[in-house]
Amino acid sequence: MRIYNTLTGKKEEFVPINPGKVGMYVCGITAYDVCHLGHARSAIVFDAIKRYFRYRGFEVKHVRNITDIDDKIIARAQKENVTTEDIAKKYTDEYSIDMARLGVSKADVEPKATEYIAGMIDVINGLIAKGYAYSANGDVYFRVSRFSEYGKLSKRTLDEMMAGARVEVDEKKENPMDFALWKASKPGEPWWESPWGKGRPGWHIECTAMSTKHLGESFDIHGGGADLIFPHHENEIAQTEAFTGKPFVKYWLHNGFITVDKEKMSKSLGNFFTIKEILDKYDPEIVRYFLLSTHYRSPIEFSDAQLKEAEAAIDRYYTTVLRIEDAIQNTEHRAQSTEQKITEDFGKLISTLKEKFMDAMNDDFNTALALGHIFELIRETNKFLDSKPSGDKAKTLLANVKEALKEVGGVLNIFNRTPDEWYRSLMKIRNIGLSEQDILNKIAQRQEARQKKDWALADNVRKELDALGIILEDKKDSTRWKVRIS
RNA sequence: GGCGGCGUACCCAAGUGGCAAGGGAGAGGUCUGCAAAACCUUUAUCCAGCGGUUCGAAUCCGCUCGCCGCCUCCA
Repeated sequence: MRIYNTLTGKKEEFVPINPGKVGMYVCGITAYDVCHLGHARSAIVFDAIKRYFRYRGFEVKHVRNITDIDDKIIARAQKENVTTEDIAKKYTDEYSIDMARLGVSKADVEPKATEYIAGMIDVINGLIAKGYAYSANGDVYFRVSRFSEYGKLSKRTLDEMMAGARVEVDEKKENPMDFALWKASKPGEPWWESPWGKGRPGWHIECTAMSTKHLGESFDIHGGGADLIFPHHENEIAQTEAFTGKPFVKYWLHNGFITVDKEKMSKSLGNFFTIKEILDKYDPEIVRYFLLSTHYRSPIEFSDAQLKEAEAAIDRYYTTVLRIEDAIQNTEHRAQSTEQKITEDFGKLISTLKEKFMDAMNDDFNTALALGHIFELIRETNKFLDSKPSGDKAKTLLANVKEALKEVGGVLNIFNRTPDEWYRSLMKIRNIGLSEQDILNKIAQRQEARQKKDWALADNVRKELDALGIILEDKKDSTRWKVRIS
């Protein structure tokens, strides 16, 4: 497996620190507001990465933190006149709901910053003892000039950072680039007792305390959005390596942004869509597919048109599954079968899918390419179905292809429902004012008309349903309904 | 100002040295009572532009243009 490492700026062969095991820490959220699609991207991308590692037999320990104490949480709590715990709890719960709806698996450990204050204080004490940090009026700062490798992740030097500096000069800091490990609490703010007085942790220190606690002082993968490279991850490296004297993380992975009109989707620009808003209009599988159809490091432009395309692609998959199922049912048991050559070729294609899928994923988790391979096989499957396959051999192959598609789709956590479930979900989201039974009644009515060759009546039923977004597909001796994709 | 990234068909998108995946949209066809789905053909002699390296480049190097990101909280 080759993985792009932000630290080295290159794709590198993945060699875990402990053979067969992967320690993985991904920055979660600060619980001060509902999540938008950008948060979904990070979560989904790293969820797919984790699933792929497991698929390949690695034992993965995944840690995803929740920041439940921070300036923004305090500000929000004050504004709403509630406690910071209330705010953090509310948005942590919202986050969990969003993630569950998106099909993002839970991390093995989901630590909250406030539960690790003691550990953070230990680290800060250690840093002060080693001369990497200093206290000033109840604050504690990391002395960046002491850490010679500061800037190695974000690829810039202290001098360069100072040059373009938009940093506020703070009297208490020795150097404007020094960052807070501990902040003295102001009146009315939550606080914890510490050697430096009542205060609360700075943002970066929690990740050091929690990641090393659960994954050890050195671990394999640390991920997050590209906007965390600086200062967050840079600072994590500085404080952790200064403290432990060991390399912190072997592979740093960062996902690209979601853009709207080419601009980064962000809170401050106000050009964001919340996960809830999106899921009101689109099935979660569509969102996952959309986010995985572009390589995780590239920017991805958000638009309705894009989501509709994703919807069409998924529908193509489920439509093919329907065809496969119909064919399996209608294929009679017979040793004698379709042309040898056709079945042989098709059998080969099925067996290469997993290989191609893994090749794609092995190359820095190229989910877009992997999806391409899946759709190539879908086309070939449809072609095979068009050849009107018959016999036991063909039947087996069709069962195999269905299984293979499901297996690789499962790694990305897509294509994991039945076509019926897919259409029911679409029907629900679109608020089509019909029950499934209503539709079946209409189909029966139309079927009767068709038997009498009353084409006008039959077509009217079709039109009626079409107006509601339901389309009918006539098979040999049955009719199936689907939700129209457009 | 510093650092980094991107620019592939009508749209999305993979491809980082050897004849340009995949999806959507369009056109024509096969199939169908009509449809839909599916399949077939078709849409980039070419990968922002210019120059260079090479037997050979979308892929490497240089320059130009355009877009974006980080340098402040940010997935």
